[in-house]
Amino acid sequence: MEPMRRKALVDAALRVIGDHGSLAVTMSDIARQAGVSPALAHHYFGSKEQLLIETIRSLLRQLRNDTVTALAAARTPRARLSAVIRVSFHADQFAPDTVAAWLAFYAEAQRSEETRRFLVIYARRLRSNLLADLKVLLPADAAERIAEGAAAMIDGLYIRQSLKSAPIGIEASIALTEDYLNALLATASPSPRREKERPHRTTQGQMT
Amino acid sequence: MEPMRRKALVDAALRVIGDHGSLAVTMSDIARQAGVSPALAHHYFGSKEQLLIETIRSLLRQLRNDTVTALAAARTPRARLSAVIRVSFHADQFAPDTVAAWLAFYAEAQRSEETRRFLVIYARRLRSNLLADLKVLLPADAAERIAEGAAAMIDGLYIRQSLKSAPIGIEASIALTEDYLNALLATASPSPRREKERPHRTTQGQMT
DNA sequence: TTTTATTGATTGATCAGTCAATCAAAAATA
DNA sequence: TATTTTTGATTGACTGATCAATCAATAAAA
Repeated sequence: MEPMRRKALVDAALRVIGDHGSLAVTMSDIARQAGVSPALAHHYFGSKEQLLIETIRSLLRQLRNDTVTALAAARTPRARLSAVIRVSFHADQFAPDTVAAWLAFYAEAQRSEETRRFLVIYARRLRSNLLADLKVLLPADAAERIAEGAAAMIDGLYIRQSLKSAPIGIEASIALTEDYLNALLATASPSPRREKERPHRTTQGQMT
Repeated sequence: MEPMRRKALVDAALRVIGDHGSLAVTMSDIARQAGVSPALAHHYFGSKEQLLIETIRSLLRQLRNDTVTALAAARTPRARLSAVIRVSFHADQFAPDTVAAWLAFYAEAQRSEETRRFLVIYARRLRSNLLADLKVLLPADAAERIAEGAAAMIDGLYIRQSLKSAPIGIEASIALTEDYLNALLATASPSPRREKERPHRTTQGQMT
């Protein structure tokens, strides 16, 4: 029972948070959504905070899994960059509820040290995934700046989605980020060591 | 007394929200910060929600004033673009408390229709300010895409600031956004009607 | 005197978290 | 197999704390 209930409660929390657009949801709401009593939620998680932390952990795990899968299918550095972008705007991630949940956790990170840790991990992974492939195509300093810029643009498009005014679609968001990458690759790579694509992986591992 | 108290309470709310990193602050906290009793805060604002709305309104007014000032000093379309960027990352706006407050309001917008309205106004102004000058330099469709991208990058850099991990500084944030603009202006402007700068204002008004 | 500013005390609602009691399934024992 | 014991799952009822909002009373100013 325990693993099933835990999963059900975490999923319920995600749905309720996304729906309500805030972490200020009650244990009762979550428990009701999961079809159990509030007392049971406390029984398994000890506290609301703990349940919330498991929830963000699950969000992060999902994103990582998707990223690993997408990266595995990409053959060139440039293709891997596109894969990272595509995963960020994948329908699952871009669903209004999910966007709202991420946003709520961003806000929560201002107060909860543990929540902040998870978001920092997310930010680092995104940056690192971009950087690993950019470094193959560009000098290190340019690669770092562009990784930073692309990560910011992804987050920005994501956040703006939450306002739901003039909603930029998935495809348009991807195109905008790709444009950025293309334009800056063109600008910044007048003299990388090798202009040719190198389909071989670098020796350094890649954070996922 | 009334105008003074109202201002003191709004300022106090901003500080408390920024400090606490969330809108889940009590009227008591805000009133204490302003040096009055909680009852007085209710007396002047009627409800917590109203005080919060006045608070975001004040944040938005400040940003607009700064933008108007900066735009007035800029002489060319390109300079006005830089002015818009600079204002977004101006020290006042980029202060951790202010960033935290904006983030908290973003999250609140998921639930409060009125808060959302204000943020949509912000998003539209930013987009419109960028678009007005980009349209002078580029064909309309390219201008629109780039305005969207630049706005997203600004918001993204801003949000990422809130995590305070590997904090990108003001200067670096400006540089990153300028790089984006330069790269895309170069890429997208092979054939605008006039390549030359036109220091004259267009006839269309510019939202501020 | 009338109006405005201000507050302490109180109320009513909401919630996280606790706990003792029930129920059911599995394990141990006869 | 039949019976008892143990263990885990589950909940309703309750508690204590927190907070927005109210209001009647006071002080000060006009």
